[in-house]
Amino acid sequence: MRLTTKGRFAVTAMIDLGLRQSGGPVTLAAISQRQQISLSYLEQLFGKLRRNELVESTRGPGGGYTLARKASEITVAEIIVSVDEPIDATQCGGKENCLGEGSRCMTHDLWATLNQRMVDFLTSVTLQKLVDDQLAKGLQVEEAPSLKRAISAMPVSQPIRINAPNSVFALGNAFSKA
Amino acid sequence: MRLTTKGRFAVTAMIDLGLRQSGGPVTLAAISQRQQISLSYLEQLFGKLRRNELVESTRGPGGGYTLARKASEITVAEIIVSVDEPIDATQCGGKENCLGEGSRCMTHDLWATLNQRMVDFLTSVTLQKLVDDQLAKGLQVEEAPSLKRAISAMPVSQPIRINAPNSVFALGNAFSKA
DNA sequence: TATTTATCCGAGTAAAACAGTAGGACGTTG
DNA sequence: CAACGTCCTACTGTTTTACTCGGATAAATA
Repeated sequence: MRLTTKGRFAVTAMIDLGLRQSGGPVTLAAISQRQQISLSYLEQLFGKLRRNELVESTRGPGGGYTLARKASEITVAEIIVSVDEPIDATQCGGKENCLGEGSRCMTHDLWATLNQRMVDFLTSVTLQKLVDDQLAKGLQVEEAPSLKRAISAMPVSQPIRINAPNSVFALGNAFSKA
Repeated sequence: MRLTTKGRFAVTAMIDLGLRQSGGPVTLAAISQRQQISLSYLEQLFGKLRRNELVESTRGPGGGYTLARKASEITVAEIIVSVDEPIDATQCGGKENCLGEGSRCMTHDLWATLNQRMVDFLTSVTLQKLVDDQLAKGLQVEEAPSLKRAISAMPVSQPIRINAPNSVFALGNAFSKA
């Protein structure tokens, strides 16, 4: 589980998608404008999200992306894992740092446990919750211009469960000094 | 809160120090040999640990480092924060990504909460616990050659609280794909 | 069928961070 | 003063990050 701005952008874009897909497929160009993320970069991210079956794509005019599942069944952990490459076996997988000597790898369990805690937390947060948080904050979702294709993509509207924001932090980002 | 091998090395070195400081100051050269971390790199790390008042140094022959406090009063979080630079204000501190518009920074609370969870966890783990884990694993601490200076540094021996290892993970490292 | 819209896909790239080195100054002990 | 060991700054190679670029493919519309 790695944490980079790539993962943050992916989550942000998925929230945007979750907020607006009721109007049919959402184009990356639109997300790019709203979230200030470059189109090319979004294409890269959504390629991974699609291969990991978190979103589905529709090509051609009126096309775009939709969620492959209900937002309540997509977790933040899945999104992050999708866009961040594995790079496995680099250091502790059995090579140099962590082999059986007993002397090495005194911190293995520590990092493994921390990693699991992070995964558990991010698994406990669904995309639906993040979408609800935005709606609760009073975010306005302007209607997209109606397209014929949007009609066939019309979902059964889901009940909106309003949650209070997770917590309120003044400032500071998730990755800088605590 | 950033997680790099720098932080891992620092924790590993601190465990080594915690295991052996009863024999007086421990030299970085010795830690370097045992833990396979380059001396220069350790010097860099311990400079930061000292400035953050986690260790104390004694110069000259027979010198080295000792913990500035009891191991039970040093947390892993402190160690990691000490060696990882702040890089604050880069993305969410108020500049481009997170400003008040409402539209941006939809993920702010998410990352802030995750960060807090990580800090909470790493704060809950003391250096003493990691040292105890190693002793419980049957690690042998060979006696250092006795030096006169070691006598004055002789600590009151603390009761050893044996804990079970945190958990057992087969493999994988804390930062790769979950 | 031509055009427009949009997703797909791989290669390439500038900048930053990471991990570690090099070289020496300083203070302590014997 | 010589050996030891910390202290300190600067430098460097490699990897990762965060993108861009150029074009291919597919669908809808005219």
